[in-house]
Amino acid sequence: MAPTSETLTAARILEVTEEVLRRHGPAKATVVDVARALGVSHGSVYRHFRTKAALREAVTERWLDRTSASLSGIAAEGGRDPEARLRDWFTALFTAKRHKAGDDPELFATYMVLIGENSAVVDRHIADLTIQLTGIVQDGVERGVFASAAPATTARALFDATGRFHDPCYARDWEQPGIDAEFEAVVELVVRGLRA
Amino acid sequence: MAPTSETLTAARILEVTEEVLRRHGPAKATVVDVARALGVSHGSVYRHFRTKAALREAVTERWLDRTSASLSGIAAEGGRDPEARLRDWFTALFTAKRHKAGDDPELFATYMVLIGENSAVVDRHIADLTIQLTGIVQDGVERGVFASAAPATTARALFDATGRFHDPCYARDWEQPGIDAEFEAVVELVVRGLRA
DNA sequence: CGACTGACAGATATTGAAATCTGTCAGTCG
DNA sequence: CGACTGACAGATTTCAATATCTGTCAGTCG
Repeated sequence: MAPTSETLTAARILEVTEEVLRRHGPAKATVVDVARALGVSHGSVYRHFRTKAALREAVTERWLDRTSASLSGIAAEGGRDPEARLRDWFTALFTAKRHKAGDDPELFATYMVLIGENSAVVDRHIADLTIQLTGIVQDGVERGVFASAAPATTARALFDATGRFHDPCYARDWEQPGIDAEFEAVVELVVRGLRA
Repeated sequence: MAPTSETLTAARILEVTEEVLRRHGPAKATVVDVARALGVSHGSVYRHFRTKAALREAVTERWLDRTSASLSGIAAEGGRDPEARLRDWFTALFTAKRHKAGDDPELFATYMVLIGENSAVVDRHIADLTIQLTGIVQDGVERGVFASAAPATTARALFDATGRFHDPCYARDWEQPGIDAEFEAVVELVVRGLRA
């Protein structure tokens, strides 16, 4: 509760804003709330973030980047079988998104606000993930286990085809019983489609 | 404008309700509007449909069934190559949905209201389409051109994997320039995954 | 008798006035 | 000087009063 009396930094604002968003949700959280939690006036917050939208984006970007970072480990395991890595990557993506939606509903709602605003942060996140996928596909092509004339296009198709298991607009379905079987069926289908 | 003075039937109510929904949209259209357009009291409408939701569902069901019916022609062309039929079916589905969203925005919005209500009409529509797909897959398996241990599961996976091109939650993207290339890439991927 | 009406109760939507919030900036303070 | 404050204008949200709508049903009419 008692705010540290250190100098105000962008990092500290992000930290506190994330907590405020988690508590109040994107609909109720105000810049004044954030300032109060920091023990400063709201004018000080505007010194570090030009608008409320920019603050919301920065918090969500950090939150999304934590997912990207954890997946990049799998994508970069150069030694392992590309097909196994691809399956693990999709499984990890699905698991991560499902947890974000289930365990952190307010930040997930904030993420959906960004989608509604067509924020560049969302595009960047998708681009990040697609680049990771492209790496795995390319690796598979080089080893002769995958067939793809244009790995970036193929990666995008893989991402699109699995949207049901990572796109926020399907979040409601991720708790449904049959969803894991559906996931397996789609992954099986696209992996088969990728094999050389 | 001048309402026919025939007896009031469910069919006539549906006809007029569709027109009222098209004009006012699901947010503004009221049962009173429908009754006025029919030249009767709103009590008479309730004689044929128990609730406003039931009326909305019936109109949307008719509207969705027109799509299903046009696709079932392709699914049932027993003579043709299953792969070509599958590609044509997906193309026709994408085209139909895109036109519904673009040319009939108010009825499309009504459809999205039903989705929000978890209406059985939507489930039935998806089940209809999946059954058509299952038929094509099964046909391909029998001819030895497709590989599938469980055609119904595979059909569902095909439907899920192509969601970006028929699920209403993506309607905004259907006017974007790159969408046709994305569609081709996904269809290519899943068709390859289906081949024997 | 059976299709239809219209008044009605409770639920929902609309409206406009008051409260709060966003973003700015002149001024304070160390 | 530069980080911070707090009063301010305009935009947005809230809230309560008001109007409209949904769904029912006793009663009318052919």
